[in-house]
This record gives sequence, structure tokens and C-alpha cells, in this order.
Amino acid sequence: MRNLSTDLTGYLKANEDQLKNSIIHSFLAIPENMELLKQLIEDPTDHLIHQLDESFKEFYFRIRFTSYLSKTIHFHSINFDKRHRQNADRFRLILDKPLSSETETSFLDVLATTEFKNELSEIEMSFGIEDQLTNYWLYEGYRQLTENQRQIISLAYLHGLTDSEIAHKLNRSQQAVSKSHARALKKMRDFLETASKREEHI
DNA sequence: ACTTCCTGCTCTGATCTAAT
DNA sequence: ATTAGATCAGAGCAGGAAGT
Repeated sequence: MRNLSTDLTGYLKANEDQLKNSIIHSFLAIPENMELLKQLIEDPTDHLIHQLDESFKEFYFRIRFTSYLSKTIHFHSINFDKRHRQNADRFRLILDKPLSSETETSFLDVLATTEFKNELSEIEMSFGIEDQLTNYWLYEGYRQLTENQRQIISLAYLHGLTDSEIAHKLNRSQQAVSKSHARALKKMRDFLETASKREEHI
């Protein structure tokens, strides 16, 4: 009778380099797989070769799948954090400010309720962007815009639409909306600068 | 006729986002 | 971390309307 452990030791020694591979190393660290290898060395039948092959394929798939999931979770959390910081920086909110002059309900009050979206859109629709402009010069600046520019500013800042969405709504190209949007902002900015200089002289 | 303003278009590069 | 696709924004040009 042959000494199996001596044969296995010989096999492991002969294939020392391949066994340094971390995946093969972890594969053989599982007792069932090592047992399968022992049996194969003792009796190298097609059936055992196939069995070991399948076992390794399954093991390798699990390794890759786990690694993929791990990377996805890792990078997703990084991206989520990036987006969160970016949004927090862009949209600084005063949570306890009333949503409108007619109500004492604050953004914070309705934030967690399921009715929030409907309630907010109803409030948004109940007045135009002029009602939102509390700064006199900003209001006057807005009034300098053409009808088309006002419409774009209103859709962008009151209803939160992107340039593409506005373009689709107004049946124009995204670039045309972008340009009108930029011109409107420039006009308001110029108006405000002139107004602030005027105020300094008073 | 000329000028100014507004608007639209294409092209192109920059930036952002989502997927791997 | 990398990459492909989506989105944004600026430059340059052209046409129409209104005022001088």
C-alpha cells in the first residue's frame, strides 16, 4: 500500500510555485478540497479530476463575486459621500424657515412625511418666482429679463428643471436654453452690480 | 442703412455621474 | 480607480425685430 501523505507531500513540494498563488492557497486551505486532492493523487480518475475542477470553478467564482461586491460597496459609498457633500454645499437650507408667508409649516416639519412632495409642489404652484424674491434689486433685475428669460429662470430655479428638461418643455435645443439661461443670469448680475454701486453713492 | 438686442444653431471642451 | 455616456456651458456665426 502506498503512503498517501508522503505522495501528497511530494506533490505539494513539486508544485510549490503554483501553490504560492493566494487563490490556490486559500482553495486548498478548505479541508474538503485538500481531501479531494489527496484522493485524486491516489486515484487520478476522470471523475475526480472533473469534481476538483468544478469545485475550483465554484470557489473562484465566489472569490470574484465577493471581490466585485466588495469593490462596488466601497466605491458606491465613496461616490455617495461625494454627492452628499456636494449637495450639502450647493443647497444649503434653512430647515426651520416657513415654506410660505401664509403657513407656519417649515421644511423640517414636512421633510419626513409622505405628503411632503405633494404639499411642496402645491405650494410651489401657488405663486410665481417673483414672490420668492425678497431682495428688491434682485426683483427689479428679474423684471429686466425678457419673457423667455424669465420663463427659463423660473423653470430652472423654482421648479428645479435641468436645461435639457427646459429645452424639451419649450421645444428648443439644450444649448439654446443654456445660452438664454447664462444671458439672463449675466443681465441680473450686471443689474445688481450697477444697483449696488448706485447705493454706495447715496 | 446701420446698430443693437434677442434668439437660435453647431461645434467643442469641461465637468459630472454611473457602471464596472 | 477608470471609463463611457450624459450634461453643461462658451465661442462663433446668422437671422429677425426694433430703434435711430
